[in-house]
Amino acid sequence: MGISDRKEREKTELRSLILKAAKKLFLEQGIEKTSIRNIADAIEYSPGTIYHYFQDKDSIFHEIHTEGFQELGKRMAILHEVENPFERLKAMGKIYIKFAFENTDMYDLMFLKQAPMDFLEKMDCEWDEGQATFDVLRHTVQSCMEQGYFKDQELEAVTFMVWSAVHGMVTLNLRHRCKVVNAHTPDEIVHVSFQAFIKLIEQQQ
Amino acid sequence: MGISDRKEREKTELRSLILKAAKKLFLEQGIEKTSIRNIADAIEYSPGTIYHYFQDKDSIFHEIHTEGFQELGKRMAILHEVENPFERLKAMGKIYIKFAFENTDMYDLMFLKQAPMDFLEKMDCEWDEGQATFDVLRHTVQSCMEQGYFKDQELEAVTFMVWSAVHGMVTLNLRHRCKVVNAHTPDEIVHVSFQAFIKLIEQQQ
DNA sequence: AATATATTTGAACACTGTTTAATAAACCAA
DNA sequence: TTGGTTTATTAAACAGTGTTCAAATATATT
Repeated sequence: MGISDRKEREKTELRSLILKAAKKLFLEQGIEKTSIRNIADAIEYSPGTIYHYFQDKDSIFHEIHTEGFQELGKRMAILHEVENPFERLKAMGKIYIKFAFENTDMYDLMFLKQAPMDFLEKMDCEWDEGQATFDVLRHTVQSCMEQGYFKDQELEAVTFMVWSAVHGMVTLNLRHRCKVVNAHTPDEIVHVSFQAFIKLIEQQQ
Repeated sequence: MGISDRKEREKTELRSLILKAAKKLFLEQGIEKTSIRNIADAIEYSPGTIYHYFQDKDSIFHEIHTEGFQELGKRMAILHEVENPFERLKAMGKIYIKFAFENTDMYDLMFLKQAPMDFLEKMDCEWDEGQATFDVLRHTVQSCMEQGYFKDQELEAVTFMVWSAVHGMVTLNLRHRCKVVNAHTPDEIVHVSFQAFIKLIEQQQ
């Protein structure tokens, strides 16, 4: 069945060509300015062709969002080297913030944009990417609790709180709501308030 | 000058008629589905007329965003009755979360959407609405610090951290990222993690 | 009444995501 | 090689978007 194999290969090739062009345009100009016609132009196909490989725009951006989680996962991998749970939690926060700063549009797509969630809703799928990342955080928080951090607190609540705090800092910056802060630039305030958050947890000990 | 007075009056009347229709449509269907043509239809004028009263769509939604801050301000007003600073901080968080839950699209516009910030950028204006709200929070945090909370922390960093934590919880819920949490519904987790955050601050004392 | 000003309009421009009928290409069996 | 079938690709169309602008209408002033 070598022929149908090649056909299959050609099909996935054009599919990934579309995806590659979409990602390039997306990283250059964001989701709103990346239109189906732009993507079609970039790969020199008609707009209609794209709908033979993807059911809609949301599905394309869901796949790009997944690539974002792969990149974040890669960066998180070094955390295995950090033995101390609380040090690991701190390092995790720093990696998360660094990722957000260096991939603003990607972070936006992963944690703010409707598109990937709309796709999951339509397909009746779970948010596996978010789930896996949250699981890693939960595990680290649990280890911290076993060492006496977050005394008398509930694991799930603390984990979500930690995520929320960092996500909040990052998104207020991303969406230009940090102008109201004195004495710090928008980029600075994210870092100093993260340190303040860490200090708050540490001082409990 | 009675005639020009009446003309002035009529002009502001149509202006606020546009605004009223825009707000109604916005609260019913969100910003994306509220088009200039929708608004024009609702008030039975042509689309072009709207551009004699507003320079663009962003300016309309900046004004609606301001109304949102007025509503939030009204709700915050009862905080004057809460003497204890930390109780006031807790109450403030609860009001903020309640507002976000009861006015999801408005919260989105106020703290997430690009439109009002794009308008301020174009007009070279300050974000007065956000500034005023942040000032109230800063003042409350300062009072808390004077009572021994947030020991050895910087005021600005702590204030932004508190805002970020609550904003993070609210927006992760708003943008449907809470599915990953176990044992709690998306709505529940916001409340329990807020309690966890309060506990974290309290336990320092 | 004629002129000047202000307001309103509808059409146009350049876009958007998506669907579809028609066409072209590739494949397979006789 | 031919004929039939499947697959891939396209252009055009649909219904929408924000915005601009010349022209038409309405109002006010001289």
